[in-house]
Amino acid sequence: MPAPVTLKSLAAATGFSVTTVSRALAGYSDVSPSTRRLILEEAERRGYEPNLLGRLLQGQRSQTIAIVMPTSGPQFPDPFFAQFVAGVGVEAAQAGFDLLLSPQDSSSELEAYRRLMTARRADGLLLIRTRADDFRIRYLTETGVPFVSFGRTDSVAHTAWIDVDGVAGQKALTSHLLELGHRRIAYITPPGGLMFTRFRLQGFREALAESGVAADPALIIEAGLSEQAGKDTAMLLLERPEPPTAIVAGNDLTAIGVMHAVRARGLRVGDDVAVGGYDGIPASEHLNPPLTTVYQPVFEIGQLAARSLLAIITAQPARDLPVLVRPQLLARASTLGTHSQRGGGALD
Amino acid sequence: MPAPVTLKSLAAATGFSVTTVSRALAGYSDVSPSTRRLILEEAERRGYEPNLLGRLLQGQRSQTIAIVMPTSGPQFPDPFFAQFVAGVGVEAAQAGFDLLLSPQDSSSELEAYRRLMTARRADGLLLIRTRADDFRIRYLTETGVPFVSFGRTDSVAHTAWIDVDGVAGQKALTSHLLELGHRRIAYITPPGGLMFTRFRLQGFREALAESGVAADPALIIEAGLSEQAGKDTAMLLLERPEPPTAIVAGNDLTAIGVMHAVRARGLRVGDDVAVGGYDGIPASEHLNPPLTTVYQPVFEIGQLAARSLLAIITAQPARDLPVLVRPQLLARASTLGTHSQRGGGALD
DNA sequence: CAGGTCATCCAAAACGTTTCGGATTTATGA
DNA sequence: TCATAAATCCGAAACGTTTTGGATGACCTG
Repeated sequence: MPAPVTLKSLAAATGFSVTTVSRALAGYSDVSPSTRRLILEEAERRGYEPNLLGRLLQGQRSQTIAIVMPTSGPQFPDPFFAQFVAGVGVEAAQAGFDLLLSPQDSSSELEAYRRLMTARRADGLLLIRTRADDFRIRYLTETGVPFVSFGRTDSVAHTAWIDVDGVAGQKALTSHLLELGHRRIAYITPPGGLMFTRFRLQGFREALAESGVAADPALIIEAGLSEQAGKDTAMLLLERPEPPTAIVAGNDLTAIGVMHAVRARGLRVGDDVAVGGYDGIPASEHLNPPLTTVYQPVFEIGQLAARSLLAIITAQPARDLPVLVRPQLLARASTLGTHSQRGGGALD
Repeated sequence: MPAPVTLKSLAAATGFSVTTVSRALAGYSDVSPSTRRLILEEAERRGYEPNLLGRLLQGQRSQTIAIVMPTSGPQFPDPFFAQFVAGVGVEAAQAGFDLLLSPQDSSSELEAYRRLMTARRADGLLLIRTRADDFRIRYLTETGVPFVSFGRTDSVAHTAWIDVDGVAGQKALTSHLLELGHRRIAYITPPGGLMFTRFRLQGFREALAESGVAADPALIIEAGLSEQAGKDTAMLLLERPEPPTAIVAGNDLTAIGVMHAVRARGLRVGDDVAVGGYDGIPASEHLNPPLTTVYQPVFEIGQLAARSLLAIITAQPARDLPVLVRPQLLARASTLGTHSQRGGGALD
């Protein structure tokens, strides 16, 4: 292990003080050209790299942003999260920031935030899955920690968010089904506290209202966002005397569960029962049949969230938050029917 | 922003010196029990967290492990990586370690390692996608950095690895196809330098040899691990005068591309052309038709890798590395034919 | 020649932590 | 009683950097 090259060793080698070496390298004007050249040469020759820690300790920055993932057990593999993280990571790397992942079950989540910030481990935070009354947002706002959330909230005035327009998204999907002639449309709504749940439900209702279709409360069921939850709920729906002709799931994972249930009842997805998802994960295109869903550009959202957070951290002029992104309806065979799937050409 | 709680502020509050506060919190024996209690209480009350930077600068551990992801652009969303990261994250969190993600294109990868370690950002590293001659492993071994790799290497003596038995996996899949009567089996092999490429190819060849089938070099084509690469390569294969009856892809993503190509040629996957993948990503089960693949327990591998790395970092008694995990063949409709898919019950 | 302006340099403090070596007090043993 | 050991505490240095507030001469101006 070679002795590290520090400002001190450079100072000793060149005969100048640590201060002068530091300022020469930083490009200050109170160093004579000849001195600067000498120091730069020496630094170059010995391969000097500033020690990040010294620099950070001095400036009280860690050059790191963190994402706390609310997860219990091996649950994170939701492709939705993965893409968001990827977007954030790429953007952060570009700015020379590192990305800290902190998987925490929700009970210890607040503790995780506190620890990250008081240990000055991260300069800012990214939040996902916001809630109407979100204790995390309240806490972070109170303590003045820089953060950006993917999702809105009601709990406090908070504008550093970026979100996808759930009302428009769900409305587009539901209208699509209504246009196809469906009247008994079931909606498996995501867990109550989550903010996007409310918007999507609103979109669902608005679409029905605009078509003059009465919303049947019995067709709106709350369930988790897992495949299993989708399957179980769909089973219950299909066992009814008057089963729905279309089932809209809370996300794509849930929709996969619904598709299983439909098939298990001996029905054909897309022909006998239409199924809709939400998120537009990559796999949705390759499902059997391809899933009609609402695409959210999560990777790009991750990038934008990271960029905005970095701007806030470095206290740059106000950025363009909040942002409401418009999602995109992807109509595929799970609602259009499998005849269209045979077209083949649609895949290219 | 409240004034940060530091050793100094705790010292002022309790009336002891910074040294004593530090040693009390660290559990040294030269602090009287009553003093320690007092200091601990005060630290607790004010929510003291040691500043990571100060501690690191001093030359201590960072309680962090890092994964450098070799990625160009928005490529990381490979579910395979995501699951690995999830496994690592969960295990690290349990030990009180944080996980640093550092996405880098391969050109700057070595630089990333150097930066992470000289700045002592991380106590250890996790490597993925090893190569036969892996400059990263050579560098890390030379500098004595604690690390564990997912995959073997030839470049240096290195035993801190965990890998999946690619020979056995590919052999099982190929034998499966041979048993179904296939003789013209194409193999889209992953990029050359990668270590697992060699093992899988060996498994492919061994299976053929054991069945007395001559390996046709024209049926072995090297391609990238993307969906597009799979599609392009399969197109070429299917255009030949004597097309293969089965195509084995380098991973599941590539297999999806192959399936597209097969369909684009007007052929039925599983009936006209058998398709095999590798990895066993969650989506593989829900493809159209479900994909025959070789399952690798990536999440668990991530956990084990993290556990082992933590053991190495804390210089605990030698752990049980290296480990060679046995993968599992998942035979599904993409090779068995779609008639079996109609069974329906198989889904439950 | 006195006063002022520049150009160039540097000592010291600061960030928060750990640790080395000693200092002070109290208890122990002969 | 005196020396010795043990218990408890702390000052100061160190890690590598940046920044503040001068200091030192050289040069100009009047």
